[in-house]
Amino acid sequence: MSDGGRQSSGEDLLFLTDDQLRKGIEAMFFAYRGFTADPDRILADKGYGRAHHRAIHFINRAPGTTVNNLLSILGVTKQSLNRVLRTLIEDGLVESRVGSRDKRERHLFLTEDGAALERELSTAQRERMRGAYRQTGPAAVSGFKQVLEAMMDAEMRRHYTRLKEHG
Amino acid sequence: MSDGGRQSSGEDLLFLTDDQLRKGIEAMFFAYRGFTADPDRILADKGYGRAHHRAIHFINRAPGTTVNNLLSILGVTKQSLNRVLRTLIEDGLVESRVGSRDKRERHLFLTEDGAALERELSTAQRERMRGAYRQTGPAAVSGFKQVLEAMMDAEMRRHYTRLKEHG
DNA sequence: TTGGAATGTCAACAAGGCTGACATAAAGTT
DNA sequence: AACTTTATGTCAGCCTTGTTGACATTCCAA
Repeated sequence: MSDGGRQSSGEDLLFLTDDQLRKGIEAMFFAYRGFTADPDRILADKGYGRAHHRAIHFINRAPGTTVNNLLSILGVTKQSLNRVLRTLIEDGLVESRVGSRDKRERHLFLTEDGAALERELSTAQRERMRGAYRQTGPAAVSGFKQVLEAMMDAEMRRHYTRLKEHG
Repeated sequence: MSDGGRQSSGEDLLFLTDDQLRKGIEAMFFAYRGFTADPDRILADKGYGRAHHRAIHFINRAPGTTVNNLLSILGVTKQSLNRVLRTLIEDGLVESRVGSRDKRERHLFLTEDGAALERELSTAQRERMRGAYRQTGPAAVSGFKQVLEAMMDAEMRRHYTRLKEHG
């Protein structure tokens, strides 16, 4: 079994002990709670949930994206996404336009109101992230992203790198 | 707004741009999916969910923990936890012992079967984590943990560091 | 003895996953 | 032209896991 190009001889492999891995697992669990806490509070006030946040986030990131693409990014069923999307469209936060080339497709856009909520949510989430980044510095942040990317499933990594580069 | 109040005071603060923060946010989102994917598959086969996994994990980490302590770690209501705990006790994975000092308290332990499931789940999750750690190396892992810890809410960080040191 | 803490339980409800079935329109294929 | 596939929407129903509120029990502590 290859070791990912790293030399195990003499190198310090203590970071791979079960105990170290366990700490990383618990760190992910507790940190994810913090990660979602601020948007969750904002959403709860408005009668939305995390599912709405996710839809809004990715529609903002890729305006005009199709329902199918969103489905593949979010990894849920169309019924589940549709329920969320329907409320967002009814509430005037998202606009669904029939495709011009392929009229079966719906292209999704945030309205002004939708964009405003997106900014509110992403600002809150970003501020926590900014605090963590500032406390730990660029080297830690680089490691943070590397490990997260390595943890992803292949398909999610595809979506991630696509969005990352599209930036 | 688009640039988050960055000061260009000679130091390289490019890692604090909104764009970099956004990448971190998306990395957390996609990575968390990978993080839970393997245990989720195992649990689905057995008719359990993530809530059962969380309970099992922390009972294993701190055998004899009380319901109240678990409540505070998991951040859910007692009714919600109780439902999960009840099925685990009925299925013989968890044992609940009335406290000897304070008989109001229940102390929670994994049975042999519970410990076996815990091992199955944590092995799967650890192997993914090990893969990510190996690919990225000790420096990246150190940064990963630092940033995650900085992202936590104060109370969650308390639980995290307590568990971390307890070894 | 009384108040409060720890726990359990019952009921009801909501969000947001899921499956399955079915409808429609548009596009692609034969 | 007929048929199949694709993209989407929708209805119905189920599950897990979260919530709140009300109430009972046990038992420590002042």
